[in-house]
Amino acid sequence: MREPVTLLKALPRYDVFLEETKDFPHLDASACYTFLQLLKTGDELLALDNQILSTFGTRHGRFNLLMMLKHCTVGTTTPADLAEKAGVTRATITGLLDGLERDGFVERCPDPVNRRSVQVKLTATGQEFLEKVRPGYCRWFTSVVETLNQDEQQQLLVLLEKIQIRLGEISNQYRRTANQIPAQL
Amino acid sequence: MREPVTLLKALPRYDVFLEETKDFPHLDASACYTFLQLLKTGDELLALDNQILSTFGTRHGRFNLLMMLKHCTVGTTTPADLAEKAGVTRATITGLLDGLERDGFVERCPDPVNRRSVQVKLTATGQEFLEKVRPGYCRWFTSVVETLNQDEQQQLLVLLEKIQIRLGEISNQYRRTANQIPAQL
DNA sequence: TGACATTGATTAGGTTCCTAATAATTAGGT
DNA sequence: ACCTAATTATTAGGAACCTAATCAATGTCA
Repeated sequence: MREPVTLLKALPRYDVFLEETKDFPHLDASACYTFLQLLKTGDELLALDNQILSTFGTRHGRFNLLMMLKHCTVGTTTPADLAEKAGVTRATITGLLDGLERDGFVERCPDPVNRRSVQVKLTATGQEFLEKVRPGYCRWFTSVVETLNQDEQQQLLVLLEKIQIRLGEISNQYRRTANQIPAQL
Repeated sequence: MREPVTLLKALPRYDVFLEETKDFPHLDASACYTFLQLLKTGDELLALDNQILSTFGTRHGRFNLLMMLKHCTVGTTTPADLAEKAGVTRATITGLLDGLERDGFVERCPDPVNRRSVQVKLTATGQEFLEKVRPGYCRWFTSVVETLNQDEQQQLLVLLEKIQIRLGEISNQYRRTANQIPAQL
């Protein structure tokens, strides 16, 4: 038997926010706690993912870019397109490409039609690198999820979907108010 | 009615990993998908949190540090202690403190007993800043969670707890193998 | 007491992200 | 054809993280 949710022990970085509920009686402390656990889990997952990748001599950003170059067949592989797919700015892609090109994992080829544009290509070295890292990476992320059974995974997906929808709403509403302080402050 | 989990549409940054399952038949594609959704949700939550905080002229790291200074009564407020609580390195705390001190939100006081040590204190300006930002921040994070009802929140907490336990195990096992390539590669 | 390790904070340098500004090229409208 | 708009990639500079190296102060112990 798993003990009920008493993981309250130590999330010092996050639980300071719980104090806030004292000054806002209409705020639900348990709702705050849920938010913090979500933030914490995401944070730790991302951190550990990065740590695992460091063992292989790469990091989240670079690895992701290589994977995208290998698998994403939809669209072109210009920096602009990669930025769009990866959800980061073009400037970020430029920086990542600089590093990857220096290491010989990708190359930038001029586009003969549009002289502003650049086509990014995975080199043989880059391919080999991916081959080498892939099994270990797959095992890492499998080992995280296999702690949940099929039903639990399904439950989690449904809940995450709801949260993502809400995040999308908030993000849009925030984008609409541009750089003003949001109305709810 | 919510549509069943068909949010498969666009997570291009993440779904490239699904391709990997083709080369590893023993890998469960649905498990991969769950992992990716978790990674994605965490990523987006963190990103949006940072964006909201930017509206208030601060960021995750600095805001967290201020909140810790205000609420964490356990232990001292030396940079080392703050680093421990926040789960970042001391060097990171040094950098954050530099910024916060420059803005007049904190001050570094020499410890009369241990001359190596420094006590960090929230200034009146820092307090006022927190007072100003707090309501808006509370509303933001409430609005995320209130998309789930009580039962769903409880479900989510249980699932997140399981994942956190697994992450802890992996992290420990990884720490034990130090800087070697993990056995499972 | 003196050598040595430990501890606290910082510095130096690197990475991955950001925004804003810049430079080159292309496209559109008159 | 020409001026302006938009688009592509990059640069510059900043933030929040990291590791490794440094420096000062403190503990330890033979």
